[in-house]
Amino acid sequence: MAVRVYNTLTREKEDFVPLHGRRVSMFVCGLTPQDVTHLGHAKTYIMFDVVARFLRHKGYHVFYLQNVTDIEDRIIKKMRETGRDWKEIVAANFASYLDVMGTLGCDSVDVYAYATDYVPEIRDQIRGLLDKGYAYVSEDGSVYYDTTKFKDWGKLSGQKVEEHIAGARIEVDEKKRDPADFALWKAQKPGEPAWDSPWGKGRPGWHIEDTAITIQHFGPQYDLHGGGIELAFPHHEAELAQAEAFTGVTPFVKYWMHPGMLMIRGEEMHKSLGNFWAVSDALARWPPEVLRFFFLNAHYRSPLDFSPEGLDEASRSYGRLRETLRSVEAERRRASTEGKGDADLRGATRRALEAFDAAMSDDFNTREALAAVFDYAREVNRAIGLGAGRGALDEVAGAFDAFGDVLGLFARGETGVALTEGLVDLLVGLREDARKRKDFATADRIREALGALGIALEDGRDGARWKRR
RNA sequence: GCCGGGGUGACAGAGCGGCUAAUGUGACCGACUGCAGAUCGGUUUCUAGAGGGUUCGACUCCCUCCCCCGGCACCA
Repeated sequence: MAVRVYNTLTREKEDFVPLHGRRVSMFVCGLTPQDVTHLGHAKTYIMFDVVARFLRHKGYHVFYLQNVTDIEDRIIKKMRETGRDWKEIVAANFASYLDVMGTLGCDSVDVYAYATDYVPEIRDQIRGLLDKGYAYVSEDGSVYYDTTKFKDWGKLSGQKVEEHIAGARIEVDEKKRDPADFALWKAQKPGEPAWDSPWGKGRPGWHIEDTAITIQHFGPQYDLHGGGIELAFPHHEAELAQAEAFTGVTPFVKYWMHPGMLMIRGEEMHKSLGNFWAVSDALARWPPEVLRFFFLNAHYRSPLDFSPEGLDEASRSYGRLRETLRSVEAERRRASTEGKGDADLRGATRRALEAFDAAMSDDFNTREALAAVFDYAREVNRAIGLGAGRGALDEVAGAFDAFGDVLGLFARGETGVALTEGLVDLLVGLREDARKRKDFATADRIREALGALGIALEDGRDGARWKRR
């Protein structure tokens, strides 16, 4: 089935047709590593991980690029607050970002591009914009983009300039010619990190790094640009204006995707509101797959309300699917070649794969896709009740592998060490009871069975100890 | 003020101009069961913020109003 994507630029679902055959260039706004990674990040990046996974699953060759804003106002602010070097702040926070995203199973990014590695490209682009008359230098050595020169200003977000300024809460910087203009290059202030430029020492503006990075990697046009909805304006609008003015090529990006915000009990997540959830805090309470399931069990463009109760419910829901998987694995070990429910089960598998593909192809509707998986799980459970054969069950396992490949769920072999140890302790305890009853047949049976699993028992004066061989 | 997105059954949350409003959670009943759990079957929602309109027919399209959320240009 053909993939359709909701494009913010046109506000419609469109057929997904990459610019160059099966090759897809995909760019997602990465984070500014100024603080710990929070659940809002997790929501966005899990979604784009699934987008990349699904497109690859459909046979596209996806190059997934993510930037890292390693110099920005908030990092400088953090530097002032903590006295630490900006590089240290970035390195520490980015390392923990990679760590938690890895735990969450996000492994689809091909390249992380640091803004400060692209200063030469940024300078070239600013020079180009100045040459073409889309930018001007202010007296302090900053460079601004002249939004009045770009006729399509506002086309991504639908903003109208005049009304905008009227309602803006922010005071206008008087170095700008027009209140709508934005900085391409910010002149250095005392104590700030800075790079050389023809306009004096300074650093890149917030928006220019992304266009410098993508033009460097993808050229003047690429397929998919993603980022949280809060970035659509002004950030993405500015990117579009920079790139199209600089290259003269339209459209800069073919499909713009904007996932909705994460809310905490109906409020925006904010440290000042005391409702801030670091991903690591959530991971201490729920398994990574449950968190993934929680985010994917919603539509990506809708705002998602987070609450511990909601996570607990997700945990129960996902447990239902894991339960089915577990009984499939158990049945496969003991099923005979053919079973009574096979015909129905095979049909259900085929339908489930189709329904899953149809849902995912419709703008990556993970919620619908999961609904199809739940339907399927019920049919699988029913078939197992009737008695399913190994061949049909192998197909079930294959289908779940396919779903898991796209969603990053249903991982096999989740051997909880704590669980294993608890089980062995339990068996050893039961064996102790048996020995006390002088039921040595049972005691020996347990010792031998554990021995066959590679666990050695050693009886001592103060009870039995066990170890792995 | 302007731009964008929403208001769906006990709760969470999808889709669709007409087929039982998906799916999950919860509750209840039944089957299975020594007990429990899991699983299966069923019940629980006949209603979609409010009011108009279009239509043979709207939760789904249009209009008005109410409410909620995000953004409004380097900045809570």
